[in-house]
Amino acid sequence: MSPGLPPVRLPAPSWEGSSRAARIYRAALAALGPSRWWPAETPLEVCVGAILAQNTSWKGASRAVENLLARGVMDSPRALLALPLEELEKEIRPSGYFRQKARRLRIFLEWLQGECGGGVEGLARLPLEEARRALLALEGIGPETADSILCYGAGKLVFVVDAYTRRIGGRHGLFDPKLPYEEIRAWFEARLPADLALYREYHALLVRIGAGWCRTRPSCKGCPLSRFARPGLP
DNA sequence: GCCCAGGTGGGTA
DNA sequence: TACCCACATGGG
Repeated sequence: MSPGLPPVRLPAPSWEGSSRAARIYRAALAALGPSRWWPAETPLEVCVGAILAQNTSWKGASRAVENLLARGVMDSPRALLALPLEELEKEIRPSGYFRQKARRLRIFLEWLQGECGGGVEGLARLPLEEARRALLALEGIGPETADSILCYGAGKLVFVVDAYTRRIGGRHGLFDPKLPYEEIRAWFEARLPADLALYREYHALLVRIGAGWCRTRPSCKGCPLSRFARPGLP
């Protein structure tokens, strides 16, 4: 484990609040159990996974990360960058958009190596807003990817908003799902206690529910949050 | 076969 | 601002 960074997986905290957000958290946690996300062993693995997971199933992204681990290039940005582009593309093919993602991955790794002292620890030493601005300035890093890297990789207190967060939050009457990314992020950050483990666990639970019920099952039948659902919402 | 996935960037009006 | 489209593989 890299020094100076919180573990990639933290235990799920309890949240005693009486708000709708808190009750939904408790219901999801009670039904599914702790997530201990992100599903990665190292901060670098989180970053690579976050880029490879863009607009694809986690399964494909995970297979791509496994390929890189098997090649023994996940120890450092330097090791990954030493892999020839064609080889990198070949290994990450299962995650889709493999040419685009190979290029974006390299842009990020070169920045990490050049500007951050070679690793995620350097990124974590930057103040949150500065780190976020720098990430967003990189080609291929949008708000969700940046926040996944910051929250799960660098241990920054940022709530990650993704398609499931938006869909579930809208469906259960938390906020308007058409709100801009930043406003949904602010919605959570204004309501959740300032606890990194809670930020991570909440997001992870929403993803697990989204992937488990919103997508793969035709109805909300059996969803741990069905009693919170508001009728008529998409 | 067809649709969509834990997005992002670029183009157009 | 609000839509469109490209990017690519894999699973339901």
